[in-house]
Amino acid sequence: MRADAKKNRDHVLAAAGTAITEQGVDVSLRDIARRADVGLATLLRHFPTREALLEALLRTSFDEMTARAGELETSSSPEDALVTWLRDCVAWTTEYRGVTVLMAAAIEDAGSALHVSCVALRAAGARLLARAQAAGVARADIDGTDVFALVAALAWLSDQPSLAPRADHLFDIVASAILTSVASSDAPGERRPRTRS
Amino acid sequence: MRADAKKNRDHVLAAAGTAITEQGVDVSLRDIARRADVGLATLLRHFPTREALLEALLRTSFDEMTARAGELETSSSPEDALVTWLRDCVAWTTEYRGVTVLMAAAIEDAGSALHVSCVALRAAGARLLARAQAAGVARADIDGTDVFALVAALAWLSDQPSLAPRADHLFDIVASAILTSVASSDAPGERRPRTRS
DNA sequence: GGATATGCGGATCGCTGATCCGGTAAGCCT
DNA sequence: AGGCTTACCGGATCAGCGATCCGCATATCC
Repeated sequence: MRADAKKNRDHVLAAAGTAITEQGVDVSLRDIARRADVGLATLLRHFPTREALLEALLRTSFDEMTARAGELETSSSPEDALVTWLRDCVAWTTEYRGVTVLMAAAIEDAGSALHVSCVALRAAGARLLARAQAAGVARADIDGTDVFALVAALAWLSDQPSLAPRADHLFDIVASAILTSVASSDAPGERRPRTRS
Repeated sequence: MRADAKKNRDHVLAAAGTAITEQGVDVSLRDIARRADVGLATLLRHFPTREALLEALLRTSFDEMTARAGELETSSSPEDALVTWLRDCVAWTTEYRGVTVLMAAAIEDAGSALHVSCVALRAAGARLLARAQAAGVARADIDGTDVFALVAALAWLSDQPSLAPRADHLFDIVASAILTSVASSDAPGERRPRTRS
């Protein structure tokens, strides 16, 4: 890649980062190009679609979330690992308002630039879930895609300004549904594992 | 209102109904106007915003959902009434792909045309929830807005093509989190009500 | 039947993402 | 060092969006 091309590419990525943080993923590509002191055509040549731009911007974060799942798998109890990771996932998406719907679309559109990252994320969650299920602390009738969907739904809630204040509370509620033992420390009631169906 | 004005208004509403059913709430207003054999300006005079058009189109359905909550309040057990109504709400939104995000935005934007309908819906849900809580079958640490948010999140899931097949299953999971007794008939295990915090 | 006011819709604006192509200069090779 | 090729740049343009303006047609009333 030519030196000036790389410079422009980096400028665009930096501008996209700040613009998306400020205005969400639906920000005008022209705005990003203007911030980067670059023509719109240049932006679109480097990143042919909005998703391609987001993918380049978020790949690092995606990989970090996947790696974090690996850490938690060895450093925490099956239950804490799962809940902590899910909470981190939801919290992470709030950095990029509106990214949830793109992820939901990318999870099974193999042509999307975000596809592989989303699949990797789902797989990481599925491993943590399987570990919790094997330990008997997560209900057995759900799989990685279910967890992905629930996280996506909670992340979507956090994206809605009117519902965001409830997001943490609602996370606890959904988490208590995933787990067969009590999740929050303020509800100490004993409960035996569910033997569903 | 002049006779031709009313005729056009009705044509627009009919065209909007079919167009939105086919393509979701984000369908182009020009398309709707074309289907109705009407100029775009005419559509926008009758319904100054997309929300105003949706409000006119959905008010009947909204009122039906609110009325149905009243029926269920007297005809079913507190638990069945709440769960059935929530399920109906989620199912209803699938008729209008994408309406969920508009509702979430309208719930606290008093200027939105959908505002009063959404508030009424939330109030209807809150009554059913309060009744279930009084009967000890719904956890006490949630309110009508929480339920509204959870329904919105589940409805959003149903809107995502990749996640929609899981929607029913995920509804059961979330419902089991709201209720303190077992919701689905296929999990007959006895369980005492939660005495949370 | 004529006057008036109401509703209509083509034309236009600013915005979006996408594409084209003439101009520029980076990088290689001698 | 200097010239050449080729990759890259970005202004101009296009189709589509919602919104607005205003001359024209006509429903309604007297």
